[in-house]
Amino acid sequence: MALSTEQPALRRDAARNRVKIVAAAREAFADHGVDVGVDVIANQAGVGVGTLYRRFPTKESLIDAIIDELFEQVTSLAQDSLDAQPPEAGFAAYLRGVGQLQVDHVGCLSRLWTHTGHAEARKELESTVRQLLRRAQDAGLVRRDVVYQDISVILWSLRGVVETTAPVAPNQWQRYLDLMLAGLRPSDQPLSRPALTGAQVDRVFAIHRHRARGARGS
Amino acid sequence: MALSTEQPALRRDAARNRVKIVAAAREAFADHGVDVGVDVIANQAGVGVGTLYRRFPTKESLIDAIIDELFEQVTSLAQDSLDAQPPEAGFAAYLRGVGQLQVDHVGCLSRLWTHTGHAEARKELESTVRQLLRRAQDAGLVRRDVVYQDISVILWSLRGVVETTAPVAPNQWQRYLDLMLAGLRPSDQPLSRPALTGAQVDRVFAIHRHRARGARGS
Amino acid sequence: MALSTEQPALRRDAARNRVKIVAAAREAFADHGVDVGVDVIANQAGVGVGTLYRRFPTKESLIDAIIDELFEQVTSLAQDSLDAQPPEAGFAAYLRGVGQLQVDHVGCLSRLWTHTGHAEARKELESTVRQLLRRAQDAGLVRRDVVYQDISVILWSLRGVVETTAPVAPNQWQRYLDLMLAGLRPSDQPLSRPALTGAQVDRVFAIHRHRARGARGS
Amino acid sequence: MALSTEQPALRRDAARNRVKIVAAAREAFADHGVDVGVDVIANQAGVGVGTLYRRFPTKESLIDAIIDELFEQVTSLAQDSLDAQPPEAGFAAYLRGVGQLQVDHVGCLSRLWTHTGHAEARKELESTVRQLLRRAQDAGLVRRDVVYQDISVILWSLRGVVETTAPVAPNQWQRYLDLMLAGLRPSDQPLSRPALTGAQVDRVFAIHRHRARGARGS
DNA sequence: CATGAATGAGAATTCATTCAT
DNA sequence: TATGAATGAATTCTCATTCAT
Repeated sequence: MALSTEQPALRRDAARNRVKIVAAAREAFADHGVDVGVDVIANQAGVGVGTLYRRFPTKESLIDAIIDELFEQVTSLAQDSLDAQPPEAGFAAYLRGVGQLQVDHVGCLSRLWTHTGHAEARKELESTVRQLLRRAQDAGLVRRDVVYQDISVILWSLRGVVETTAPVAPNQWQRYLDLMLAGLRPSDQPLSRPALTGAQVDRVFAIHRHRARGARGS
Repeated sequence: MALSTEQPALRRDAARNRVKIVAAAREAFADHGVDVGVDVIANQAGVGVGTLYRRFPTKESLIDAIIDELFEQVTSLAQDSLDAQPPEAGFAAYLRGVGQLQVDHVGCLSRLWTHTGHAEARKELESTVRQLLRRAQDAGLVRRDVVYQDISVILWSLRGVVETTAPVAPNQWQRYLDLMLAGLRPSDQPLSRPALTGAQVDRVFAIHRHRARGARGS
Repeated sequence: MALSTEQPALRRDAARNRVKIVAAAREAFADHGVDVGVDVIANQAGVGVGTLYRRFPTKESLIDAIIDELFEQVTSLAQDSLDAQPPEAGFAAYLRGVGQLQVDHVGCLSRLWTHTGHAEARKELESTVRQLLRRAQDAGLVRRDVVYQDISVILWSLRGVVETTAPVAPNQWQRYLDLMLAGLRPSDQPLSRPALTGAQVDRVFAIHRHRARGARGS
Repeated sequence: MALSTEQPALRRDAARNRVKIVAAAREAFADHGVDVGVDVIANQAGVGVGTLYRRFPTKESLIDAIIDELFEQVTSLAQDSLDAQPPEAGFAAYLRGVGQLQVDHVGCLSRLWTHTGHAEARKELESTVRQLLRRAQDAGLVRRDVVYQDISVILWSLRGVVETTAPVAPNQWQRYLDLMLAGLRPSDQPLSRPALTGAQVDRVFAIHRHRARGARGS
């Protein structure tokens, strides 16, 4: 299920290197932001830049790998949340889980929304999360006019909190999420705007992906 | 009180250029992120890079100028919100106003939290916002255990939404803010974590400021 | 005789500006080297750069003007030295005078040897200095195998001393010149190398002039 | 003892490049002055600018490296001159050696006096040269009132000659030095000025070092 | 295959010179 | 005419990527 299994048959040490590099990159991104030099990452991983580039043809692809990993973790998390007891707790568990995953990936979260690939995996995730959401709505924990796209928006807001506070207060996002979950409770005050459409979310991804690829002014 | 009056006595055309440059920078940052080349900004403004550098000795100082301006707008907004009718509406008005200001400054919002300067102006803003918050709490619109620092966190979350959705759906943040405001309503569910302290907020600023200044990996 | 008389008929204040600029440039060069920005010079002169450029079409031409002036002073000095009493003292007087002039022009001395113009004025100077030299030789103060070109070399060496020591010890060149004059006294130790030829001196001028004009690597 | 051994362990080709770069820089400086672009130097060395910057983190450090090398050569030269036969010849041998070294480094000689580092190496050189001077004085070749600082001044004058004449007549400095050595012979004519003090020499270094580091007019 | 040296396009910044006010 | 704002080519330096060892 992980990327590594998609590679033909990576030699043992090569695989070890791959893991070391991804871990080093995550750390380096967290410490210095996505703009760290690849040499810093390679250093941290204890390999030469050449080795890094053998495993990842571009810096971008390394970031993608991290995001892939993160995406898989999010997917697993969603699946696992389906098993939560009581069932309606799955929704909050999912959001909290994503919060923690974001903390573990500060520095490259911006690229999460960059990730248009994995069309079907994404569909799968969506359907899982929709289930979580529905259960929470059925249990009266979440208002009915909240839709799947709103969850994306909430995760983006969560990112804003995590990226800003993580280095100083790595748990602050939890207090924030408490407030947000409270805000999702049923209410008779209607929301002033319609939700994003799925197509709009796709365009968000597309735009950010495009910008991530060195789109300098033209 | 605005920046423009702090400059000795800019010639008419020079002043016009200054404005053009700031506007172009804001636009360019929104379109391509803070990493756009200064040449792009200068182009957009219809001036040569030299002109840009005559007005702003470094790219950083240009960003600072934009942030200064934004900070002043936020401050004015807070003041104006004090006059809202009914008084308890000022709090939401302030948050909504900041949302709009963030939309107008996408691309360089990260630097807003970078802005440790203006110590006293910041104190003033804080005291104004504390008033807005208290009124909302007194009117029963906001739970009592919410403190000033939480407002900062909320604005950071808002940034997450704005930076992600603005190019596609420039109003989506309003729906998000509806939810957040609902979440601030009084509730008997206690919050799981204490709020940030003022000192922690200061450290957030310090860290991000440090990172903004070319702190590359070392 | 001075450059100013070559200009058609400079208005009074314009002429005053010209003088101020040249003086400011000399000072600025002394304080910061030839690489000072023209804006610094203009500032020092109390005029705008535009005015400077109205008077001198290029920075180079401003330097040339200073050198012109210096050259004239050297020429006058040589003439005056012919009247020294006793006549054989004229030679040393000339060298000492040039030393002082160099002190007054530190920072742009390199351009003195850049100055191929004034062919006939230069001839005249040469003939004057040859007279001074001959008198000194006739008086037994200077060895016979020293020629006019050697005087140029000595003035170049003097420049080395002046440019290095002037800011700290503006008279140190005098001690140096004492030694040099002693070295010129008649001796039976022949010199190991022939003197420069006049043509070689011309080539020295040519090369340095060429280099002064922005001859960057190619 | 040479710089090369101070580097950890340069790969063969890297070391070759380092040498090529230093040589190219020396040549480029000689041909065009210290203001040549680094691209010209890199070109001349047959490497990319990146390579140059990998070896020397700033252009200044490249110049420093050349000066370091030169300084060591001067030091060795002084040591070797102690072994000259007859012993009193060492002094002249030293001066002549420095003349040749200056010719090999035209273009960046100005930075030699910029070099305040190597405090102890400098002390050592001073003591060696003092010995050479004393021997020459004891042998009646140099007047007694000449002190160590005068040697510095003489080398600065030599620089004036070398920088001016080298491209046209690379040996002319020898004739000049003949005259200077003659001037150093014992004489009953006292010198009109006292010698520089050691402190003054230090200030000369300090000033020129300061100016070399981009001290533009202010 | 791993390494880290080499590469060079691209970034910010400067400054002699031109031009609008 | 004097001013200083505008200009942009040139300069130093960086860093993702390639390649020799």
